[in-house]
Amino acid sequence: MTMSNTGGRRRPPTIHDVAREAGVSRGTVSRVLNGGHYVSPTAQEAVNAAIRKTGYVVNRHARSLITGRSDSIGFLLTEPQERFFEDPNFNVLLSGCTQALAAHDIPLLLMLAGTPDERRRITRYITAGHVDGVLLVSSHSGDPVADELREAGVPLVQCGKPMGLGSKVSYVAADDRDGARDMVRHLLSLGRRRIGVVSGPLDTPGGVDRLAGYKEVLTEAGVEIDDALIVSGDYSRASGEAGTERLLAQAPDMDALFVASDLMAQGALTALHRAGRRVPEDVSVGGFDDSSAATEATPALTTVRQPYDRISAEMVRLLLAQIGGEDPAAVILPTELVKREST
Amino acid sequence: MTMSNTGGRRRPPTIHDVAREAGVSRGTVSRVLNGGHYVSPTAQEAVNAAIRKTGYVVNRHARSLITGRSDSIGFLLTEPQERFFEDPNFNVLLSGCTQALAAHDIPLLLMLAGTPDERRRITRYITAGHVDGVLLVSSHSGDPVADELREAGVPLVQCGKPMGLGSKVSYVAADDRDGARDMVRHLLSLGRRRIGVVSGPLDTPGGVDRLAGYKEVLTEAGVEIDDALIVSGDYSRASGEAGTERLLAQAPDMDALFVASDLMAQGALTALHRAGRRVPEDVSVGGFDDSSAATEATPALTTVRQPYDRISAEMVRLLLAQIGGEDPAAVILPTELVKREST
DNA sequence: TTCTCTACTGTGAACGCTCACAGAAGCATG
DNA sequence: CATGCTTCTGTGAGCGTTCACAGTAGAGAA
Repeated sequence: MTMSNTGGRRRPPTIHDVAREAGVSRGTVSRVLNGGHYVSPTAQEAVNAAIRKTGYVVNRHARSLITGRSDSIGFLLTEPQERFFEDPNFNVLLSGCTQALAAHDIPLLLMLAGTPDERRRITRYITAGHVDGVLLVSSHSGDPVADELREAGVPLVQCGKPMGLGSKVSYVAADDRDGARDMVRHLLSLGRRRIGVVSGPLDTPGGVDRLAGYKEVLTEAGVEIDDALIVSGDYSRASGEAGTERLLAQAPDMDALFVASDLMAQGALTALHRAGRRVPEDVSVGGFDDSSAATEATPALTTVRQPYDRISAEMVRLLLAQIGGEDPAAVILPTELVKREST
Repeated sequence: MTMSNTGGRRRPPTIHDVAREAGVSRGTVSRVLNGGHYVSPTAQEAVNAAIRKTGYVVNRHARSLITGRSDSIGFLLTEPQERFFEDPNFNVLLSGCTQALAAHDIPLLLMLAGTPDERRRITRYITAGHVDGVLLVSSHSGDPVADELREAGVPLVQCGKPMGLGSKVSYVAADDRDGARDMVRHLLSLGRRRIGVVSGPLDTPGGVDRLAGYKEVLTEAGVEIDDALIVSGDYSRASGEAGTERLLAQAPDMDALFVASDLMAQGALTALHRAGRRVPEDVSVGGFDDSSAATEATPALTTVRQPYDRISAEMVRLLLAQIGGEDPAAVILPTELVKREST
């Protein structure tokens, strides 16, 4: 004789079953489920007992069908996962968002849309209403997925300033330009005048702004801007190393280096070390992000701290506001110069 | 004058709207949506045109409510994300699962449940029917979340052999024991007799089995098993380095080393290098996984290849079968010895 | 007493879809 | 001509909730 009720999933209990068990109506159970206002303590108690007894779990499809909400948020990655997973900043940002949403008891779903095929599938999934809104971290500019979602009316908040400056897009970003200014001023204050820069990709606003801040401060200080001191990378370690080598060749008299990300700065340190330059004695090096890469580097990096905790909190706040019907908004957060051993 | 229809999301078109637009009934539209069987080419055409015109996207809540399916699968991480994200094997596995599911047009949702709070939230989310099944990669044994989900009747397939040997659990794993045997035999064939081992955590079946394979082959070959040659780590790079240092202190005459993961093997290489031992001249080193860490190491690691592509494909196959009503099943896949420079 | 107010409870309708069924039309078969 | 079979189409019911509304009971005020 075989007990075969484990394989075939038996019908889960509904709100009806709970109501019957508790001796109340559907409405009362529903009220208990949704905050318990206008429910007598007796009924409250009975319903809770019935829920425990039956093992009832609300059917979210039914709920969503009528409320129009899904009470979940998607975190969308529109580029290959590896690019994000190996980035320490990303992990901090993701944890921050998860935590901020936890305060509202909203689960976060990570959606990977690295290939065109996946992008199509996930876009359909989102527009079909499976999440109430989307957090997007797209390092590159004008993301087509973002545009499509916005067009479909899906609330969306981006991390980092998007390229196309439509006023209808919500985003949260650190003040790249100001952070770069602080760093370059700091390098100037150390007496350095031949300051090189490995910028970020120049098709992203972040890359452009950090470079702009660099140029601005030099101009203010009356230091000549020398194109031989400017190269750009793609935020990867390897590109920081390559870029620095190029700079050393073009401008051997470089006495300071502003690198637009900590990961690239690690590469820069490697290149400088190999070239026999001491850091910070011969060359002062400044990074950007204040990621774990900054403290792990030898010597520890002076860098520009991006307030990832606040960025994630703001992203969630903006998204929930947008879901609540408010208009998209942009938030720029201040950065902070963190001085360590490399300058 | 403000055009304010972008902020307030207008009611999305329903199947009704499409039907009216196409001049057919709801039923016909539904049939087109679900494969188009028993629909005349004329109607088919008209419906597709209407869908394009109205911008209709099926409301998945409504569909799921009646079908009981959600047509999506969750990939659950019950430990802190970082542990997975930095693991190259994990990325291969995840990509493999995404791809295997893509063939069925099923989106994959990554769910992070690293904290108890998150675990509760996500469990509720899953049991409420938001995904049809769950893929779980839990490096440690008897996962409480897994048990809870199984109890709730959620189809679930685990990657790696779970500790409690309930026959009701589905899993896919590589043949750890056999892989370890192959590696140790290989080391013996090189004439090595003082073979050390940095095992995996001994509270996981994988860790236990690899160590068992090691002991088994030595016993067969009549080589004494020396406890001074055995330490265990946690699969991290750092633990491989520390473990190897311990071994070098305990058994300075060690002439080969079997490390239970490539990442740990990288650490082992570092420790050996620092101790002035040449690899493979003084000490032959074998890893496990054949991850990207193996080829990136210097010298390139001889290792035991785990067939991650097949593992992910099997996980998806088992899960879909289980969703289709079949019983849980276990699949053990063969490993393969990959010889490189380190032995 | 009667009226009003508050606290609580039950009921039908609706959300947007799929499914089972009934029926129509076309064609071949008896 | 009836009968059956296949292909196609429309219709009503129902999935499990929430929501608006109507209604009840009890307390306090007039």
